[in-house]
Amino acid sequence: MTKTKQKSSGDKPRVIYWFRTDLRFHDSPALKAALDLKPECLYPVWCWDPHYVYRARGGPNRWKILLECLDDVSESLKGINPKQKLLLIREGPITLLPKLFKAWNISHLVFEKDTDAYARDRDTRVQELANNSGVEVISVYGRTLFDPDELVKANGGKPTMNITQVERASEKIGHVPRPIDRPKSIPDPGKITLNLDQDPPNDGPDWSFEMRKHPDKSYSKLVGPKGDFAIPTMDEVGLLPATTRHKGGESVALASLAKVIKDTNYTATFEKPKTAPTAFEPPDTTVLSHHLHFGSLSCREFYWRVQDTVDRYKKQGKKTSQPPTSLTGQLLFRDMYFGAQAALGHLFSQTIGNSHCRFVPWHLPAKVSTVNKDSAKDAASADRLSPAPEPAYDVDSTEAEQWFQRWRNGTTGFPFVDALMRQLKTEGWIHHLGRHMVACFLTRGGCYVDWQRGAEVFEEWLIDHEVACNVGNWQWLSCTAFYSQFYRCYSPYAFGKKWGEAQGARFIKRFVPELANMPDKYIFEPTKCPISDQKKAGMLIKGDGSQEQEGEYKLYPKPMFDFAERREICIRGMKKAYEMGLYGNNPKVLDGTWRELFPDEAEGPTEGKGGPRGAMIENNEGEGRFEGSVVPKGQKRGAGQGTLDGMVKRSKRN
DNA sequence: ATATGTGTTGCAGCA
DNA sequence: GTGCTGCAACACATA
Repeated sequence: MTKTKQKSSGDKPRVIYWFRTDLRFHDSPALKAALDLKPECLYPVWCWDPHYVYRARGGPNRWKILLECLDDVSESLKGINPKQKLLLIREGPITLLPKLFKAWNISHLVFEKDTDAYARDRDTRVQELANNSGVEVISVYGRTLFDPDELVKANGGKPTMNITQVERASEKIGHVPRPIDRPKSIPDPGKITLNLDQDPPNDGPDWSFEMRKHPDKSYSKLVGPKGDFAIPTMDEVGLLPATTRHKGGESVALASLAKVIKDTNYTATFEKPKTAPTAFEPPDTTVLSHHLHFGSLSCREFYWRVQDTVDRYKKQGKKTSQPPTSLTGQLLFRDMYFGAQAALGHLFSQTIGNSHCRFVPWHLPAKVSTVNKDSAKDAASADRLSPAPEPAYDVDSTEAEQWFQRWRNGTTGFPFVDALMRQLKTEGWIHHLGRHMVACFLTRGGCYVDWQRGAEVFEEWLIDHEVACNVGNWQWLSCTAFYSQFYRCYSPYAFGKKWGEAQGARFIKRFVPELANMPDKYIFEPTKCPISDQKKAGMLIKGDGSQEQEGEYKLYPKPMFDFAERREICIRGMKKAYEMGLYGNNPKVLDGTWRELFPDEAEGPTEGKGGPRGAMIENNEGEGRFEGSVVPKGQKRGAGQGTLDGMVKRSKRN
């Protein structure tokens, strides 16, 4: 818990409780800290932060979940105290909070300590603004089993890079705290009328522009169109309707958890590698991840409900599963990624400059900017945080770009990959092992495309997107950090059959309806299906996915490459990259001279001096950071889904 | 020091 | 269904 000096006043505290990604009332240590102040009044505030609205790059599905969480919080507040509701205010916290401090004569600002690099910079700035206003700040960790900073400290100040380190470090810290009870009462808010000018959202880019049916309208008025602090609608944000069937909010989260725990056998013997990515009705895992992301479920509540069940089960003399494969083990991995993120900060989510991420000469390498990458110190001196430029990448190979777009579209011609990608896009959730399959395929086990391209697509589509976990898992699967056995490669033909060919076939047919009538034995490799049988199934394996129908037949694309061949090329490439032993912070990586170490014919953008320089840092003005380096104009991230067809059409050659 | 075992979740072939 | 092996082979901790 961190505190700053309080206003010298004998009055009872007047508190803003600033909700962020802790959208719940059960086990909220920060909320408890606020209530422990015995405040005269408590203002539950949600800042409608332009950074989140414009730069978090969430699609309609994740927005739907967020809005449901906010609704649920507001309803719970009303339930506990009819005078309360969530005060949603449409402005960024850096400009808004100081105005609120004054308007409401606030003595304390309380919030849950945040974890990702942007939020930590923001909170450093907020802390300073509060100091200037004489407002005491109380922030308490609550997002993870252990405070990530404590975890790092217990790990010798180093990022937690494997589960053994997490287990050892956590033993030093002690037990996971028991969850805190839901508050029985919450004091009234004070006077909530606000007569303030709205600072307009800053001029930064709207990274979600292409996802909107019309531009965002949510900033029309500070406290909502009707002046009632209303939670914006999907329509105000301009997004198309969500397609996911998953739901957000604390009530849903607790009900889902209860359902899991009720099945004591499932809970006590859960082994992640045995659960099926091909199960979808119902899924084979708990599907609680989006609740953990939004904080509608406390990970410590989850942990102890599971652990108590496991302990009871064990007492009955029955065999239970253990970390890392057990349910509690999954939460430990989550803490591992938060620990890596806490130690590495902004650099964690990129290769360049990252001391713990291997350098591999991937296709479509990220271009990285130095803006906002430094420290909380720089951020703290700004009035508001300057938006980072939109991620961009070099198209070193038009072929790899097509592969990437077809991967994104779910038109690779590998049915298991396509089914997973389409499930991801529609539902915002796929099984963890499904994520493994498609991530391996895009990076080290197929396309040899930069893991950051994949991470960006997941960021847009996942309802449970969590920077630390997403980035960490992409590094894991691309064998750039956390994991290194790159010769263990997922096969789009074999992997989905592991849980039964029939179940795999059902899964594929559900999400790739073109294949709905194909005999199960061909479903993973439909090119093996004789043409006559394809026609009987009402479809043809033909083309590159840009055309959906030909005459009376539906079309499903041919595989976009020979998987066995690509697998060989990728493993060879990975072996070479491992031999070089470069990490993201190596000077040769930063200045582009890494090329000299790789043979010209190596996979990836390695060839010749005229070739694109991957892995280059630009500064704010777009100049090369290192003398003599030439930074080619990066291609802007390909427009939305619709424009991809053109890209694919151009490749008609094959 | 060099060898060995282990690491959440590979695949193919076989018993 | 389950569990072995050989495949080719990485990083790291421990003996």
